[in-house]
Amino acid sequence: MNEETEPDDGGAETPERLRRLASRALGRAAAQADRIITEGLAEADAHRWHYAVLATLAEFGPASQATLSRRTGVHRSDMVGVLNTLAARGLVERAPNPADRRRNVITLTPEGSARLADLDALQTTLQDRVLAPLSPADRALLHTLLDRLTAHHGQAGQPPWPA
Amino acid sequence: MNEETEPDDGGAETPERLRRLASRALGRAAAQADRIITEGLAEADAHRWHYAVLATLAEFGPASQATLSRRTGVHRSDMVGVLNTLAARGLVERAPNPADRRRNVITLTPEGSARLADLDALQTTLQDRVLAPLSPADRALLHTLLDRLTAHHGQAGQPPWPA
DNA sequence: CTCATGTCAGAGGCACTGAGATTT
DNA sequence: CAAATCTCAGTGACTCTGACATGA
Repeated sequence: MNEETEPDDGGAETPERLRRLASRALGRAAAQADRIITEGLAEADAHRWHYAVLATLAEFGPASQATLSRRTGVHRSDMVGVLNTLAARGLVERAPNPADRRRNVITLTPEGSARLADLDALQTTLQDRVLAPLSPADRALLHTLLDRLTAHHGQAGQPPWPA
Repeated sequence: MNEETEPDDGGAETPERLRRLASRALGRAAAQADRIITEGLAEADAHRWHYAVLATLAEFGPASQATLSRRTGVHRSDMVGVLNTLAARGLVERAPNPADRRRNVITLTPEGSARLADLDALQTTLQDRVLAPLSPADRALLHTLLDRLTAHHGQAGQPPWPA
């Protein structure tokens, strides 16, 4: 069962059984990517959720908080705080919807649009850092493989993740 | 900037900018894999960390908690609780190390070995479920791409993740 | 009545920090 | 002295639940 020569301590090699796990390879890669992105955005005083919301508003136009939540994957409950800070910085505007007074209409301000442009550039840098060891072809390959995974499991059971 | 036809609400399509992010594709795939593994192990009353520790003991033999921590990626602080439950179930034995009385010697019991065999079979099922939409060749491809990512960033800054 | 929305308060799981006691 | 080990208490980020009031 364990024909090893180390009765107690030794190095920090990873067991084969763990190295074989696809979930582990995925989790580690994702965790490292997440760190790069989170720390990179933090240096620009930004957050993954902020980028997600700004990008969504830019591409689909004004929307309610619930719709933003569905489009970004940010939970309804957390969207409140995200929009609080974005609105406090003047990057979005939160106005009541006269047609349906339960809803707010969230609109991207010119400042928000400018901010998004900055964050777009930053994201390009950061994503490039994440994928640094891969060729363009390998990057595309990885992306499609990952998308096939999430598409399959996404059948039933919607995904989180706004990053 | 946003020439959209929806003044307020609409579907839940994902913006292009977000779909392009490699970190997002990674994070979503990893999150879904994590759920499958966590829930699958939970049905067998197990945990990712338990499997990691049992597998490490089986492959490298008895070791101290600190060494187990390095080999599995489970944090030293959390290793205490993991070993508490494993020991309470008789799957490992925790004995003081006479040669270095700071350390414990953690040993896999026969029951632990049997339990590991069960969990190995379960892991095979679960990993297969995670990778369901991919052919064997694509699975290997994905795995090597992910390993290249973590190996590159793993240069400086060791990874967590015991799953 | 039912359903969606915005808001809040908080739980639960996880990685991690900090510190203390012991021993090398 | 410094450094490693084991342990515990607790923090912080994140996802998600549950509830409530408002209104369609």
